Amino acid sequence: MINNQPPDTPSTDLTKPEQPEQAPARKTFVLRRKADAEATPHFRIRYADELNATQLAAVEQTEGPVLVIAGAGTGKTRTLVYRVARLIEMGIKPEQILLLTFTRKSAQEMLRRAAALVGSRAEQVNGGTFHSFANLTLRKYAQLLNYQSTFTILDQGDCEDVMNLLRARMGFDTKGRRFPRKQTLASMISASINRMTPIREIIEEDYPQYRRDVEEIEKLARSYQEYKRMHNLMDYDDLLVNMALLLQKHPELRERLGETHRYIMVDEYQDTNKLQHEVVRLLAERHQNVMVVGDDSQSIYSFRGANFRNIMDFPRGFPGTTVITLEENYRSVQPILNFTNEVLSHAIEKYEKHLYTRRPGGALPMVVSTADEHLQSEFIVQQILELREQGVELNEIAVLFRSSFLSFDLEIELTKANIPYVKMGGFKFIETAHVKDLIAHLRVVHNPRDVVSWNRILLLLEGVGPRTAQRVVDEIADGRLEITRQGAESARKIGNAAVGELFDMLLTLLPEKMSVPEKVDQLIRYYKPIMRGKYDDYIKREKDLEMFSEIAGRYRSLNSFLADMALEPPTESVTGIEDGKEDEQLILSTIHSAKGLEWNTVFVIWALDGRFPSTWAAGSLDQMEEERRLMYVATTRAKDRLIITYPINIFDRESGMVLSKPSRFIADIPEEIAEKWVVSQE
DNA sequence: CTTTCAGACCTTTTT
DNA sequence: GGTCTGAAAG
Repeated sequence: MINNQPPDTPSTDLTKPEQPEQAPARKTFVLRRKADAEATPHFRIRYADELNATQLAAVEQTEGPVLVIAGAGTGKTRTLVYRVARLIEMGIKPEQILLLTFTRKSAQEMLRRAAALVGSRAEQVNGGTFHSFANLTLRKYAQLLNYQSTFTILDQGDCEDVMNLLRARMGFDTKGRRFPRKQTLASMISASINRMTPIREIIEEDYPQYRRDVEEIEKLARSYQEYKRMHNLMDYDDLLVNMALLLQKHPELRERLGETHRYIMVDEYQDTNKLQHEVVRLLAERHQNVMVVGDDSQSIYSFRGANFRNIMDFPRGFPGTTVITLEENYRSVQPILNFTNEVLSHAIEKYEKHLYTRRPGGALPMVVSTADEHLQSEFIVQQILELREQGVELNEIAVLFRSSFLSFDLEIELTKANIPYVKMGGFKFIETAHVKDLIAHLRVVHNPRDVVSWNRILLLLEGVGPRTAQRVVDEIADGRLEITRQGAESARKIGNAAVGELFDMLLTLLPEKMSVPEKVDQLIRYYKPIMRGKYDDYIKREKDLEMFSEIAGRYRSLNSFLADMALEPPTESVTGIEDGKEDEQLILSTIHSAKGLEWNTVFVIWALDGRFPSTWAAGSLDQMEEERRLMYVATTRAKDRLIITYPINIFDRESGMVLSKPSRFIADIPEEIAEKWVVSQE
């Protein structure tokens, strides 16, 4: 039902280097020294035939630190897949291989492909994101850090809730003074952790307007840390911090984990941060068997503390690193590569790469300006219909955009034209208020000390406001109130009848032997009336509850369900999810969510200066450069056809100006690199 | 104490 | 266009 597998059809004819015509092999035997024959394992996969020279080098270098700089479409995934296969063929136990990727889906996909090569053993490989790896490890060793293994993972919204609570509690919200809002506080603290930089410096650099409040913010950051520790909570950053801490403080464990994960591979290394680097460093301390793969030109997550310099500094952290550069592109036709090279050529700072392809022919990319936004949508719809008539499948077409909201108008037009689509990125199912409500209930059952969730579910009740909620939460935090019969009674006294009912309901969810789907259905029965009272559009939301119940049905333990919902939630946005049953769907995606994927035809819409790059990047050179890399990522997704569109005469509220210029990244592209078209109302 | 309502504010990308 | 905040009514 959640069908968002990237249309990854490895076109074998293209990915395989062309082999010169050879006479059929005559040799029927090989002569080898006995010692060599015994030392060299027998490989069934003919690596040299399946990979090009540089890919092969990366695959065969199985020991020691390796850095692979892989330009877009150069077969980075293929290289990782074959390396996993190679290690397994060498007799390495699959459990000893650790494959860290940017999403769990891409790890699964790689392991699936490795399994196609060497059999199902490959499925035993440990694969996932840094966060999910940290989560699993920390659940095991939580006690070493004075955590309980039932700790709850706070997502960004939860962190902001805590921030709000603490800010009020510490009296920083008094009027007349502008103290940073909760999101700002959360992102300042997170930036400080991820960049391993004191909060003072973060404020100095990125939030100079709050320079006067440094002391208070520091104080708040400290109580935030205490609060989480006291209530058995970890946010996304804590997963990484604590993972690093675990390895630093416990040499014997570090040794053991290093032994368990003898071969480490990290994908998308340009989007890792210092903390993640530290985790890798510690894990690989003894054996140094670590290969990282990435492309500095595709670093697009600096807002999360990622720094593309991380990848370039790798050899310094791992002396003796072998550096391998993949330059042959197997994805795009030459005209598209010319275009993307042109986009990148104006980058201020980059490491030279010379992408080339042997794919012949291909049409010039098109740059199309339309009179307004609506015409842009109509143009896209018409193009898609035409492509479909030409036999291009819908899931081979993607429409990419800088920000999620930029696709709203197009979505309306697509629906009118009856074109099915899924949207990736932007506001997600899991982030909708009603889904968060359900999760909060389950979290409380799983971790009764999770006061953030307690607070949330108490506030849903009629007649309960911040005050009452706080009182109940305090009792719970002090251990005086528990989910029991008597608990329900005292809860009823502190609050009102509704609070008592909440406790009664939670009580029925406690038994271990009750299955996850049973729990969820019970909960939904309880929650439905609450939702009706709270949201006018409850009918729309009820569908999501069914969806939620269906997803929960796939899990056996509450623990893994909650962890997945926090770390790897369904990636589609709210819109596409309900009727996502068609097998052929157009892909709409933010550029960030399109990372690592490829399509036959790619549209990049809203390539309008002021939207992409957006006005708020204008102030900083670094940010502007990141926007440029985003354009590079977007355009390198295309295999055969690339169409870039922008509407003109758009009024921008923020600047009060009319935007009418194409994105600066494509404005000056010469005619021989891209055809330019204008669409206007007839 | 809770709920409601009006005005201010700001608008990205995600584990 | 939606969220967030503060102040006044219930």
